Amino acid sequence: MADVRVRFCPSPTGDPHVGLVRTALFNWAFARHHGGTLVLRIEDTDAARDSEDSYRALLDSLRWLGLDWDEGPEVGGSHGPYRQSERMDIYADVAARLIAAGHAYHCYCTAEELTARRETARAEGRPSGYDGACRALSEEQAAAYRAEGREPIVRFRMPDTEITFDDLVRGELTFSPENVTDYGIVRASGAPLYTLVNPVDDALMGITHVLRGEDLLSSTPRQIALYRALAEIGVGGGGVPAFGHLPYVMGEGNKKLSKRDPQSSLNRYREAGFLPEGLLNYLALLGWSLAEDRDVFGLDELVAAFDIGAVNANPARFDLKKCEAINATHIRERLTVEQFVEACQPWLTAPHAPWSPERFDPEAFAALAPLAQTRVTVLSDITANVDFLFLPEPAIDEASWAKAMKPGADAVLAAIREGLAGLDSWTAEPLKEAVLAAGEAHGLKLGKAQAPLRVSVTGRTVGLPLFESLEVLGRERTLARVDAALARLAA
RNA sequence: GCCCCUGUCGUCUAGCGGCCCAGGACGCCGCCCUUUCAAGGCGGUAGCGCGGGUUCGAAUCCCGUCGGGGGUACCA
Repeated sequence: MADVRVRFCPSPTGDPHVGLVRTALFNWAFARHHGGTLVLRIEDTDAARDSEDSYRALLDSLRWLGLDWDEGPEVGGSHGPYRQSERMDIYADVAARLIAAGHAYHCYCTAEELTARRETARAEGRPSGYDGACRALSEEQAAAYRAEGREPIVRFRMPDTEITFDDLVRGELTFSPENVTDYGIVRASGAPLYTLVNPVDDALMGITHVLRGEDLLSSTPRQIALYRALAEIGVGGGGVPAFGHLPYVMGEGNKKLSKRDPQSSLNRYREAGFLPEGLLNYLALLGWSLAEDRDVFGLDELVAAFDIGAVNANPARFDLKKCEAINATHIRERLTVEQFVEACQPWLTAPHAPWSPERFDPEAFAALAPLAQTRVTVLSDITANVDFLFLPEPAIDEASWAKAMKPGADAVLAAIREGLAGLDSWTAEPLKEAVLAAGEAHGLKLGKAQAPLRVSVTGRTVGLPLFESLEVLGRERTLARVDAALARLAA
């Protein structure tokens, strides 16, 4: 496939959500697979909902994800501008030319009239689209309407023929004209509608493949008719792009994952510490699969194997558990320790970290990072694993304390403290031996014996391997914490 | 109402007429390993919506039906 040009065209309204990301990902993967061009176009024609903040957040999110674009904001290109708010004159011109060529006309029907006629059509079992009332208005009739004070919209005239296209995901689809009626392309206010601006820009930007959400499937015949009309009046290169309609990403129940659904917010995943590769890997699995027996892969493998024809047509439910599992596997198996340490940085310093910045010790962290790497699902988990190193006092979890400090624990702990204090070498192996010996003296196996020590030092019953942790913590701090725990037990 | 898309374990999927009394992954359960929790290893649980065809043979093709979703805007 030569000269593939695809686009991703979000509206800057609020947080990007994962359904949007999945669409971006598939467009990106398709472009990269075919060595094509990905255009980023911002559909900001709705001043009421769009915002500059959302626009910046959107670009930032895409950059974070690693989904780079070849033309668009910040990178430029020969088909700009790439923000629709800067292209308004183009749309006005195209609309005028469509009217002049007879492909569109002014429609004076009021909303009330349209609703009434639609209800009648429904009641009679007929299709409920526009009935064509203003299709062939005489100049006198139009003048009469204007005299009444009616403001017309511009309506596109659909051809009276079937429209067939070969959907990249769903195969051949055919729509008959009675079900695809004339539709509005410019508001009475003069503001162009999505139905116009989206195909016009695609045509002008030479888009060859449109991969988008399933919700736009039934408007595709309208857009195809519009492309043909545009070609006729010389707008764009004359081709009709191929379409592929991606299945929905569903949330809980059987609802499309909506913007208000907290599970859909990309920021939430970013802040929790998902790796871009992990999140994207999971998202790719929603409707696509790399191989029969593999579901963890990198973006390079995704690009190499991506095939829009292999995308599943049915909607997929977003499963947080699996998303986390995929992410954890990426952290564990696809990151070197160095990369893991690097990736953890944002959580090791303000504002995420619960300790003050000057207490953070990179060397101590690096020493335990390999042990932490296997038990982190999302990067934010890292703080709870290593906070004992950087907090002046361990953050005691009371439930853990109660569980570990059963009657008799004080005696064991005292014995352990004695054993530790007498150690010549403060390294994991002797530390273990000392605790083992102290435990045995009280008839306890290592698993039981270490519990009071662990809680004294780290504040919890679960965590990194204890003796390695003590080694890094150091003799002085370890003994001080044991003493503090002993004092608390005595009190 | 009308039009369109869609239907394999709880979830995501493999499967495109015999390789399937359906494979993988997440989840869940059990066992092993083990200084806790994980990780890892091993094993288990669970599915072709339903009814008709076509065929020697159907998860795979056809028809119907039921279910899910979307569209039917001066939203995108």
